[in-house]
Amino acid sequence: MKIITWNINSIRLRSPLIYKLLEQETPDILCLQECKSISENIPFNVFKPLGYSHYASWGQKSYNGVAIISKVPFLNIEKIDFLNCNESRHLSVEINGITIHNFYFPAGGDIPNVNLNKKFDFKLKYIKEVEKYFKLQKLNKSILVGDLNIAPEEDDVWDHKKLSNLVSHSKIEINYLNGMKESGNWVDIFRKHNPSGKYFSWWSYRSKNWQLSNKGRRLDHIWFSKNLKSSNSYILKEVRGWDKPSDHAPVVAELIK
DNA sequence: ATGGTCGCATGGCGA
Repeated sequence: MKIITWNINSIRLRSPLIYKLLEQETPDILCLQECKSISENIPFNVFKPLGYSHYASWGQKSYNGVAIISKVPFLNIEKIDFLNCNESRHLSVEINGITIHNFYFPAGGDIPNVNLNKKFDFKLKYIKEVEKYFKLQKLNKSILVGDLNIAPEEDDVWDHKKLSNLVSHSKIEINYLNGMKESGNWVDIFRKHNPSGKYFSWWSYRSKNWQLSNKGRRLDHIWFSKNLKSSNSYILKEVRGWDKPSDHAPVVAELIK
């Protein structure tokens, strides 16, 4: 089973790119974040000719929004409003006995200080709520994907020292994320298959030449529970260079029985 | 220290 996660940054504007990705990569399941649309306005029917007849969505006007598009039917669609914040940041489904959680974590502003920056405080509290949720779950086959808005390792950013005092790579949020990962017994599947080297899944729009400057961050993740096996994981960097791209590239993982 | 670019919706806000 091939699973892809992609922060799409407007699902309506980029539905042709989604079509192209599905056509080229033929994943079984695609998890999207930052759809920026109410569910009713999302053209899911466009993907049906490619065999993607199944979808779930927790939409929101203008901001956030998560969706799942699949070839395989699924059940137990669940949307959890962590912190009761009324923001569409989580969607889970069950496929072949595996629960897939699709997340869009809060970005958290710029300054990694909860006293100076309310958005950062919200981000940390959100992570802690997610951690609590998975502690209460019984251990079954699970996959967690999405834009977690944190690049945890030194090689997950273009310059570790320069970014250490900025949100997405600060020590405090990395500790929160690692705590959540460890207490939930998750495995970072991308790093399992690519243990060393600089890898990014996001490059800012503000760079004149994103490829040349390569000031990226690995914000998008795929985690498996320890009872699932993977055969590969990689980032589709070339998609960041498509016409009218998202600022994020898709991340792929291959699951084996 | 600042500005740089997007998307949504049409004025700023969020990223």
